[in-house]
Amino acid sequence: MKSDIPVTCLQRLPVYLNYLKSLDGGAEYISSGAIARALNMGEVLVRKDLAYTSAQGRTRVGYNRVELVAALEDYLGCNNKKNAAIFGAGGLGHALLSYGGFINYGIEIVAAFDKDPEKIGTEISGKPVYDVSETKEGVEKLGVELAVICVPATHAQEVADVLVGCGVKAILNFAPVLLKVPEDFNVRNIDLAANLAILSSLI
Amino acid sequence: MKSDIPVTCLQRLPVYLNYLKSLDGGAEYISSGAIARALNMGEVLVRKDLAYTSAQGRTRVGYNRVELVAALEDYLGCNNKKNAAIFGAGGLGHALLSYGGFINYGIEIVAAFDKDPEKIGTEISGKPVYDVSETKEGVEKLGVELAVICVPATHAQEVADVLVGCGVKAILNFAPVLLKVPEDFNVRNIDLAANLAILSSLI
DNA sequence: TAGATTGTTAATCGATTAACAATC
DNA sequence: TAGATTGTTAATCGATTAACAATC
Repeated sequence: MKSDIPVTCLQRLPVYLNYLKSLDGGAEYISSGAIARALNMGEVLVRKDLAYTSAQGRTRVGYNRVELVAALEDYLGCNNKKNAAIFGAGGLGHALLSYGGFINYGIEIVAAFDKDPEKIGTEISGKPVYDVSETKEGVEKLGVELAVICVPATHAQEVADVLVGCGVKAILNFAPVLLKVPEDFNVRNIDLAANLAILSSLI
Repeated sequence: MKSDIPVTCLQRLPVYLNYLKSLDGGAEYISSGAIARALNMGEVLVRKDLAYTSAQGRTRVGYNRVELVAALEDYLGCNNKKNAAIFGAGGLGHALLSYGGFINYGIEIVAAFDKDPEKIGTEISGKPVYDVSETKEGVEKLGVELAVICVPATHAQEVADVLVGCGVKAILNFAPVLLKVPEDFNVRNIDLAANLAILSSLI
């Protein structure tokens, strides 16, 4: 639906949102220039980005902070609850299951899936761990739309294959491997080690 | 030193590296076209990217796979061991302490720093947990060059302030807040919740 | 009113892609 | 040789920035 917004812009919206939320209790209005200075970016870019949302600035005044937060949250779908599941309940999966930040975006982690019999049937941070071989049934029953892949690279593609076939709409992939998925299927990759390596190569 | 390579290109180098490593035991040579098809990108871009490293392709043959892997590893500093430390031994910090992927890039996680007295003095995955108030001494003693911030957003800036003053050269920041650091100091931000939210907004 | 700010249109910049000569 | 592939130069595309009219 929002296929027209550049991804690079979309990625900045949460940054604005975090910043504006951090101002809670501050001034009623904030200008694009003030946001730009705080975030170290150009003010025209801020206005262009915000224009993708329903936010409306007032000339000479700026944007109503509370309204702007609401517009960003609305655009990012924070008011539109979605269920997510974690695939792979290892260290990272475990951390994500107990991470509180998703709910700010209307995302609830409802379950984990793993293949370890020791973990299956238990709960982690109050979230049930199911057998990964029951992914399809579980995803359908729970209404999972977003999947997070935290399994080893060697198993990521097979998990992804199941996921694309069972109603999941997007995958956040932590496995350092390029997943083959249909053209229109959304995947974002986060390679934790590579991110640190990139920094390392710069110093 | 490599300030001339576009960050966008630098970010693709680990992707090539992962792909080429996954081909272990395969053909001796690989062409930019083959890489491009596998990774779903343009072949000229692949050649341009690889040209930043010391890799040399042979006309009509392609790149020697083993040499190419070595060139990428060399460029990314994998043979140039660096120490990293985790700040904040919560769920995510814990996961990163036991994550094995960093060593592929020559990065060793040598310690964690936390403020919880229950954690200070213990070990997590064999890595000692120090008092965050002793960051400066610890970082200097251990020769830490890279820091990973996993503390809550409310404390991230104060941790960063200490880090920039004690010889750390770059920060990987998981706290959803923009860190104020000197111009030339390298920071990469990974907002886990925002990454999932971006996907969520696309569906 | 004068000045500050938005929103938009035009210009610039940088990254990607296309074209192609060189090579084996 | 003919054909495949690299590496480079030129063209294109998209994102950012600059300029500026509109507004209160």
